[in-house]
Amino acid sequence: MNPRPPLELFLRRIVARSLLTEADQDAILSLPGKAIEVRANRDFVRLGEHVTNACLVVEGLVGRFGQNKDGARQITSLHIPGDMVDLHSVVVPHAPAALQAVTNTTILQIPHDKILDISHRHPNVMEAFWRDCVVDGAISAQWVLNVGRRNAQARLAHLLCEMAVRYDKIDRARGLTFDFPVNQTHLADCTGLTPVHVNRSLGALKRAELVSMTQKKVEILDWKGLVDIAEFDTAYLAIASPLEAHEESKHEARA
Amino acid sequence: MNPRPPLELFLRRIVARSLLTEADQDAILSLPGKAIEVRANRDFVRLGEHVTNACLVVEGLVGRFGQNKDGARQITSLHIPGDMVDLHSVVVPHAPAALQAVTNTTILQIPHDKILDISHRHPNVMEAFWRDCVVDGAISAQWVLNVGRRNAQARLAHLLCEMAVRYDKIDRARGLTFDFPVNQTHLADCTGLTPVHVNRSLGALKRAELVSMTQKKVEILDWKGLVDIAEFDTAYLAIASPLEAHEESKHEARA
DNA sequence: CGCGACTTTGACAGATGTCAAGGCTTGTGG
DNA sequence: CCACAAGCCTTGACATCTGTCAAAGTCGCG
Repeated sequence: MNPRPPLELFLRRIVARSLLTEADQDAILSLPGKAIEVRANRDFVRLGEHVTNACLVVEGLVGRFGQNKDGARQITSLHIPGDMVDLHSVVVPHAPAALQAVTNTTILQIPHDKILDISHRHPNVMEAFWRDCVVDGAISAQWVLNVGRRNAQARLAHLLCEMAVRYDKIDRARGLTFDFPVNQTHLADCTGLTPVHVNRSLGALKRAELVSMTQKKVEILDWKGLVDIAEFDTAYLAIASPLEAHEESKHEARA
Repeated sequence: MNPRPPLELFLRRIVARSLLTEADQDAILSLPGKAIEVRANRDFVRLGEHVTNACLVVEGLVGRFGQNKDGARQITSLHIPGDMVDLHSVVVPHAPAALQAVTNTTILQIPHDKILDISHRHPNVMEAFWRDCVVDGAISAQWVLNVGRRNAQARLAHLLCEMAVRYDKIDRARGLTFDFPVNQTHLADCTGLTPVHVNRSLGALKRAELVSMTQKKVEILDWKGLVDIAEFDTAYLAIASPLEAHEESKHEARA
């Protein structure tokens, strides 16, 4: 329950994209937070709710869920440890979608007013938060393209590529293998497909030996091949991060 | 070519969501800008480009375009007068998508460094810009849901509802009629459909007397009916805007 | 008047969805 | 250690929505 380590994870994510002074960084690390546990498939923020905390994912996986009248769900974004799921709520405290834990997860709740406070005291920090929200938006835009104009296999491949890069960023050691605690229904909700069709399309990717996915663990067998099918281009994620060049070459080398 | 009026349009948009002092507002109005004309179907920012200006739409319509390897296009967002199309580029100067004029449009180019400058001098302004980017992201998230989990008619209806509210916001007088200078191919690119299918689905909406759409002019004949098909909820757009309540009731009243 | 861009329509094809059943894991309790 | 239940994955047969291709109709403009 010590809030320090989770905030460091968050800080690492932030400084990967923004230049901050010692003082700026200390301000972020000094943010108070209350850790809570959320069980799988439980909403912890509801649609339309007025929120007063931002939620940092410490452990687990969180999705933003939209919904149809017929009950069809669409996951609008996925958040891994170190992500502030709804940093945007600091400036727009009205939840435009429900937040649900995909697997059992630990969340650190950080009061908006504290975040606003350090933001106004440290303009660099505010800029960094702004930037973080922008990257989030860029990911959403990519998802629109993914869901709108790619076939089932490409959609899945793209999602896997994105998550591979994002997980890799928070845990360099894992490389092209990562824990991804979702079931095929979640994949369907991310890609705008049905679970049955996800099953078949994922099966095709497996048969092509591009990826293996057994019980919540993804292993990318052929990075180049998967990127090719997905038409994946890291740029939208990697923005302003010098790491990405390395990533790319590392992946290439391995593939 | 006088940059004052366009910036006022932008300012109006900003203050609709954020509280700014006189000084803050003056800072925004004092932003320098260079107006350029862009012909229909012309890119003015290319994918991957490093940009140094942000682009304010003065007149016309702009889309963010993503693309497939087969050349299928997906419009990721649409921007009307008063929108700063790529305010996000101020903090992430790498263009994640091409920007293209949908119709002949005039753009005001504003240097990033000037925007950053006033942002750091006026934290309220930075917060307002941050907020604006967040709303943009919320729209993208809605589009993911739209394209991922709605059928053709609902997708179109949703797009029309969204644009109606957004146009209404910049020009109260027009109400449920607005100029929307797109062709059916653009609608297809927004909704992830084909032009042919847009034609048929739009035809169905027309036959149901929900909307009429002749040569670049949209008239919503049955707001309530359209909202119903679209499953449209203004909240994600209207955020923090007290106007919205009025809007809603006004539309209801008219429908 | 005639060209070009856009819209509309038809016939047919293909991708994805639906429904339903069976098999596999995993975890739990006896 | 076995048996069972619950959730998840896999598969098949068939339905439906949306896409494709192609042609004709409409509209605005030079």
